[in-house]
Amino acid sequence: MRIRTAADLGAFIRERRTTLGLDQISLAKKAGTSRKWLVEVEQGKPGAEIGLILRTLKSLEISIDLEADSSVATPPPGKPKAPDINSVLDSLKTRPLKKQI
Amino acid sequence: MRIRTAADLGAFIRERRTTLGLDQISLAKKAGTSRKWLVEVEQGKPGAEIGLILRTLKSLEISIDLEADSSVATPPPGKPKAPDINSVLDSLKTRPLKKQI
DNA sequence: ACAATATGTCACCGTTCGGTTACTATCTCG
DNA sequence: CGAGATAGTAACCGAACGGTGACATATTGT
Repeated sequence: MRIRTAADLGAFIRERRTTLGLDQISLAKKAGTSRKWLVEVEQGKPGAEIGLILRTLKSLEISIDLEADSSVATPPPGKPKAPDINSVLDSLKTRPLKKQI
Repeated sequence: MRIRTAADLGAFIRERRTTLGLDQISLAKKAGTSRKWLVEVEQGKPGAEIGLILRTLKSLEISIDLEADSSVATPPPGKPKAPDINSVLDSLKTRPLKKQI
C-alpha cells in the first residue's frame, strides 16, 4: 500500500494487526512500546517517532520500500536548473559519496 | 529500497537529496522543517517524527510502500498457536475482516 | 445480568524533540 | 589568498513525546 500520511500509516498498521489477530497490548509489548502509543499511532498521530514505527512494522512483518519517483533530473518543473555535463561532473567530483568510485 | 532502520532511511534521503542537487537548506525549507533536523535525520536519528519524515519524502518525490509479508497466519515460527477451526470461525465472527475467505 | 476482553481517553511527569542562532571546518571558485 | 557556499555541531528553550496508571465504553460469552 502506498503511504502518504500518518493516517494512512495508522490505518495500515491497524488493519495488519487485526489481520494477525493481535490486540493492542500484544503488539505494543512486541514492539517495545506502550498501548497508549499504539492507539495514537493507529489514529494517525504525525508526531510519532520513526524508530518506534519501524519496530512496530517489523513486529507486524511489514516491509517498507522507498522508491525515487521518475527520473533523476526532474525537479518539479519550475526550476529549470538545466544542469549541463560540466555541472554533473563537478557534483560527482566535489561530493565523494561513500560508494562513489 | 527496503528500509529497516532509521539509518537506512537517512542514507536514502541523503542520497536522493544529492541526486536532485539540493542542499540541506533547500530541502529543509521545502519540507517545512529546519536544517538541524535534516542533518540529524540523515545521520539516522530514530526519534524523528513520522510527519516530518513524510513531508521530506514527498519533497524528494519518494514513494513509500508498505507490504504485509507472506501469508496471513504465519506468526514467527515459535508460537504454534495451532488455531483450530473453531477459533478461526470465532475470530471471523467477532472480528469481521475485509478480505478473509 | 455479570464478568472478561478490547479499545479509547485522561492527567501527570520526566525526557526528548525541533527551531533558532551561533561557531567551525571543508571545499570551490575568482 | 579571500569570499562564498555547504555541512556538522553546540547551547538554549518551549513544546510535544512516550510511559504509567486509572477510568469509561462497547462488545462478547457464560
